[in-house]
Amino acid sequence: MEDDRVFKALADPTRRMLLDLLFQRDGQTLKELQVEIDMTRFGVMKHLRILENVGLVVSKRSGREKLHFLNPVPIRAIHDRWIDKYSEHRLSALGALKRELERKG
Amino acid sequence: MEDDRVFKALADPTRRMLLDLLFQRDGQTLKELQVEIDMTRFGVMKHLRILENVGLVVSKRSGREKLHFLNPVPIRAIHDRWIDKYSEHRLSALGALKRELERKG
DNA sequence: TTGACAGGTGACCAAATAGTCACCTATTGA
DNA sequence: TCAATAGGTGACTATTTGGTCACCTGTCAA
Repeated sequence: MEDDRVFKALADPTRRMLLDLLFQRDGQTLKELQVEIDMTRFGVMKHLRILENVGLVVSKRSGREKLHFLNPVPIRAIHDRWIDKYSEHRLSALGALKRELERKG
Repeated sequence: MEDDRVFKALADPTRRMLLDLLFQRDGQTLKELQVEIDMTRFGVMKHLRILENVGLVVSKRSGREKLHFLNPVPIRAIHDRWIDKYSEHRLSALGALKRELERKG
């Protein structure tokens, strides 16, 4: 299977944190991301490359820096695999309710 | 993190196949699921238990049988983590990434 | 122009994981 | 009743995977 690698990529907590960081602010460099994570540069780089190989992150070189961007397309594909149009309606309402309750504390 | 186990559960191809089988037809027993998968009963059982522990599958005993059902809520949670309302709109069309990259230039 | 900086590779080790087996309990129905 | 059936547990092994290090290339600015 091809999407196997996407799920494997998402299985690691460090890689999910990288996606979270890029979700907060797109276009960060390896260095910027690394200082947020308690790990050597090499570890972070390995994780970033995995995310890039599977298409969850896309990058663009700029001089000696490399900017990273989150690509949500594979995430949406996971959603569509197990949630049909009918369930989606229910579930998005459920999510909205949950967020509402959290907002109200 | 708590959702760590959900992503770990989704990382295995056999477990995703189990979810696919339940997505096709809910309420299957271990035996029914096992004949679809080239693996011993024990392996399938282990995978099913993992899926159940993380909430991706819920089950109901019926005599000596145990019926399994797919629960899409954790899948939706993954979606909501990295896709905001605006992106969701865009993503319904394919090729969103291409446009995104062109926009970022 | 040269030293500091950002990024990159291959090898290595420790930890986590998938799959199997021997052995077990509970339910069904001829 | 009792044999077949459905499901369950703990231990074991081979493989995969995460993280680090020594070492390397390309870019920028004083």
